[in-house]
Formats: sequence, structure tokens, C-alpha cells
Amino acid sequence: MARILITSALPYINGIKHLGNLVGSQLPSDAYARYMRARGHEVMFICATDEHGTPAELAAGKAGVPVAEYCADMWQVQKDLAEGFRLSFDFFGRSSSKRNRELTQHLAGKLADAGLIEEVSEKQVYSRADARYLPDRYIEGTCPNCGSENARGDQCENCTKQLNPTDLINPRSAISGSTELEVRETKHLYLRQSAMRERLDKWIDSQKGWPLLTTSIAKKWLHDGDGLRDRGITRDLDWGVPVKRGSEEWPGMEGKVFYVWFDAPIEYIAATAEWADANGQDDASWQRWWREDKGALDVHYVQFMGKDNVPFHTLSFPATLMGSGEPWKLVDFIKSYNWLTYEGGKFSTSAGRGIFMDQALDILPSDYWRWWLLSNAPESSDSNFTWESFQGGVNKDLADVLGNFVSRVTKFCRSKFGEQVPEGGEYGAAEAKVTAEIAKRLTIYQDNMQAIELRKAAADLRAIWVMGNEYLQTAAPWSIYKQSPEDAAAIVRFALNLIRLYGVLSAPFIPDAAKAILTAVNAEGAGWPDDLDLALSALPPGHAFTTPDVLFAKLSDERREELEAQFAGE
RNA sequence: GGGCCUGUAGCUCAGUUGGUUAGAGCAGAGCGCUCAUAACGCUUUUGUCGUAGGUUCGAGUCCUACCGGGCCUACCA
Repeated sequence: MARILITSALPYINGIKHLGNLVGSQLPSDAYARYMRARGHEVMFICATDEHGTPAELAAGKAGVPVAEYCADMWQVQKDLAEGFRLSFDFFGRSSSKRNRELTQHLAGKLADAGLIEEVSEKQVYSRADARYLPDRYIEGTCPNCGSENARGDQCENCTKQLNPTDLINPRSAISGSTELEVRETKHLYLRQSAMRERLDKWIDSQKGWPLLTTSIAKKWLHDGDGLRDRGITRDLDWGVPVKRGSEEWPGMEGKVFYVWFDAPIEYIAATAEWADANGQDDASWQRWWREDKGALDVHYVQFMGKDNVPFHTLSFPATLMGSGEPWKLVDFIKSYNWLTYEGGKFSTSAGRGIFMDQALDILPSDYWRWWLLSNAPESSDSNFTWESFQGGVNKDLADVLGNFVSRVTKFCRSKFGEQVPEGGEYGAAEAKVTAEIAKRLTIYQDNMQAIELRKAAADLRAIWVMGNEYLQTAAPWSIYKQSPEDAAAIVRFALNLIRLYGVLSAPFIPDAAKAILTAVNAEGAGWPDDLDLALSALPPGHAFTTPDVLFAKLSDERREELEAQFAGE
């Protein structure tokens, strides 16, 4: 039994996430967490909302509520949606928590002690109308290069040229449209990542088997141009972790906060402390996951994220932890995902394009989404959501292959033997053959789950479901019954045990259906089939069951067309 | 501009360190079964593995060039 720490990238607070966000971190991390728990490992699975930064302030302003209130509300919304998708976090925290504030300030202090923080004076654009400093991207104007009038301060979207805000002609605030902008001198703290480049480089090199996507992005940042650059870790904002050096004031930094990207990953740790607090546990209970001097040496730590998050998780956050000089647990494996596209285009929060988590749950139960998203996860490249593919996938895999198998077995049994596992006959060569085939495929399934190749694992799981139908077709208990009810009984008994097995194996992907299956066969506590022969005779003759309702109703063509039209976008 | 990834059956993808007749699911065709959500099972068609060269006894797998698709490029998170 191992101890496995799992974190999912923190969803940003400013609204409900779409399915692309979901499949990029939370969903795969949940499947992995569920699998590892099922295998008997001790798991700590952490997520939280990422609440700081300009977009949160603006979203709150738009909603007409104070930002703290806005975040509290949205945290609840996101937490409820996470539960709706059956994301089994041990704790769902908030980056605005007291724990994170203190830990962020603490780590900044340690980094300063280690000489890894530098004060830099720089010029920032201030908008008087908005009464705030504007991030580059919130300044718009005319592109000096191509003349587009909607260029942003960081880049012109029309000609893709990189810009500085001061390059723009007729700059204006993207928030208010105000042209009352001025350049002000302001001081900020920089994390001296450049000083840790070699250490980070060696650390990355020492990692075995990381996805290509992960290491190639990290290497690019480490070696591009002059190499890893220092990074500003403070901002002139109201909403965030106030800049302090440990518990002390930081002279010159009054009124400033840490940059969200500095405090957000720290929340992985802080949220584990929040978990301890919420459960009345002491500090040692969370430190044993995070401090190598306090028991975390044997922890295996896996992070899940979209590819946009990779630089922060491979470089900035490790630099923060390493640089602190304290023995914090560093990540052991980073699983990164590509994008999910929607009908060939981008999911877009701002344009409202695609399917959002709340809408998805209004349409169909979470298992449908979980199955399609995980079995089509963008693991090796971007993948594309289409309603046609979704309909085909869930109807075929869930309704026909799995759902119908459960249905045909339980209904046949009920009509011939009643709602209990029938007695009589014995397993023979056919059952031994199927058991051997399943054992073989189960090993592959387990290997793929272990390696977090979820798309492949889903295919393995499906193949194991198919074996049930193949078996039934060959064994044909409906024919055998006419000559020998005893022999038919053995077949049905074996098939009912297959159903129980499927309930156990399917739980990481479709937890609700898995539970419904196990409840139907009256085997809620069923554990992982470490011994397959044993597992396939776990339900003894006479064991009562109930014939379940249709596990997965099909998505009709009419309904699919309706949904396609509904989500066609504006 | 620079860097990275990618192009394999109609569709979505798998193809270990280069090694005999290139695989899966879906879709299509045929047959079978009738327990079941008209579900299931079996059989089966289709590929110049983006293009052109090169290395090799041998390349989907390595190299080069070109063509197509995508991503990143550090102040959105």
C-alpha cells in the first residue's frame, strides 16, 4: 500500500467551467484517485478554487457584488458542480483561505531569506477612470504594426505581433474604454528563477517517464533565449494575499498583493491544511503529505493540469518550494492534457461556446459525460467533442454493451430462476476460458490506469464488458435451459458474478452506474478482484439481487438534433 | 520569426528499443441468436501508413526537405 497525493489544477473562480476545463484536470484526476483508492492505497486528493487576480475583481464588479462575496458564492457553485460530476476530492479549498495567506507569506519570506527575491522598479499603466493598474492584456489600442484597432497590450491578435502596452497607438482601458491612462513607476518583487535554472534543469532531467508534452514545455522555458527568466510575483491589486515577509510587513510593498500564479499552487498545500482543520486534525496530519521531514518521503505526488499550466508547475512552483530551503514534497509525476475542442472549434468561456458544467448536468447524468470525456481524453493530442460522437459513444458503450448486458442477465435470471443467484451446475471450460481472457485484459487495464493512460484504460474496460456479451452468446443459457436448467443456472450464476465484477472495475469511470450495479446485485462493499477466480464466484447460490431499471437510456437522434441546435451558439 | 507536437482504413484513434501477411472501436455489408435497452455474437470490405528523397539486408517506426493541421512564445488565468 502506497500513499498517493493527487492534485487537480485549480479552476479559476470567475464563472462556471466548461467541459474542456473539466476533462483537462479534474475529471482524469478523479478517475485516478478513485482507482488508487480502490486498489487499497491511501489517497489524498486535493482541489480548490483559484480566486485572486484581475478577472475575479472584474467579474465581481460586473455582478455588482464585493469580490469576497462573489468568490464565496462562486466557490459554492463550483463545489456543487464538482459534486454533481462526482469528483471525489478529499477537500475542495479556496486559495483565499487563511491557511493559504499565511503559507504564501511564509514561503515568500523564506525565499527572501535565501536571497531569491529581488525588488524591481518598473513602469505600469494606470487607469484613473478604473482606479487600478491594468495588466497588459487589459489595455487596447491600435497596433503599430498592422493598424488593427483591437490590439491588446501584450499582443496584437490580428497580426500576432508581441507588443508592449506603450507601443499601442491611442491606448484605452479594455475595462472602461477610458483613455485617461498614465504610466506610473511601481515596485515589485521578482522571484529569481534564473538563479535556480540549473537546479530546475537537473531536477527535470532526473524525472523518468514524464509525458513529452510536460518536459518539452519545461525545457523550452528553461533554454529559450537567455534561459529561464525571473518572474514578477506581486501585483498592484486589492484582492489577493497581502505581500508580507513571513509575518512581518514588507517595507515598500504596502497595499500590494502576491500574483495569483504565486499563491495558487501553494494552495495545494494550504488546502490540505484546510482539510486537516475541517476534520479536526492537527498539523502533523497534513504535514505527513507535504513535508519530507515529517513523513512525506514515501508519498507519490501526481499533478493533473491542462498544458497551459505546465510552466508554472514544472518551474515556478518547484522554484518556490526548492528555494524556500525547506523540505517540501515536490511533484513526482505531471500529467498534462491538450485541449478539447467543441464541434471543431474552441470552447470559449467569453463567447459562451461549448457546453458548461451546469448545462451538461441538466442534460444528462454525470456518468454519460464522464465516460465520453475520459474515453476521448485529449491525452496525445487535442480531441474534438461532437454531439454525434458523444451520442454514438454513450449509446454504444454504455447502453448497448454494458447496460444491456446487465439487463439481459438479470431479466433472464428473474424469469427462469427468480431474483436470486441460481443454484446448480458447475463452472466449466467456458467459464475458465473467459476468466483467463478477462484476467489478461484486466492486467492491461490496471497497467494503463497506473500509467494514467485513461483513454487506453477506457478501451480496456469496454473490452472487458464485451467479453460478457461474447460469453453469453456462446454459452446461450436460454437454449441450454430447455435441456438442462442446472447447466443454465451455472451460466447465469457466472454472468451475475460478471456483473458484480463490472460494478467494481467501472467505478473509476462511471461511479454512479457502478454503484447502481453493485446495489442491484447486493454487493455494495465489493473490493478489487485481486483474485479473479474468487471474485467470479463471490455471489453464492441463493444470494438475492434486484433487477435494476435501465442503467443508461439512449440519446435519441431527435434529442441529439435538439441539443445540437440549442448549442449551435450565437 | 523561434520552439514543440501532429498527419496511419469513410470517422476517431493504437502501433513498444526499425524486423515476417499494419491493428481496435465506430460506420458499411452478410450471416446467426432471440435472454436483453431492435440490444448481442460471428464473418467481412477499405489503407501507395501526408509528399519526395535518404540511411538500412529490412522503415509506419530513423534522417533531410516540402505540404497540411495544432499548440506555446513568459502581464488572462
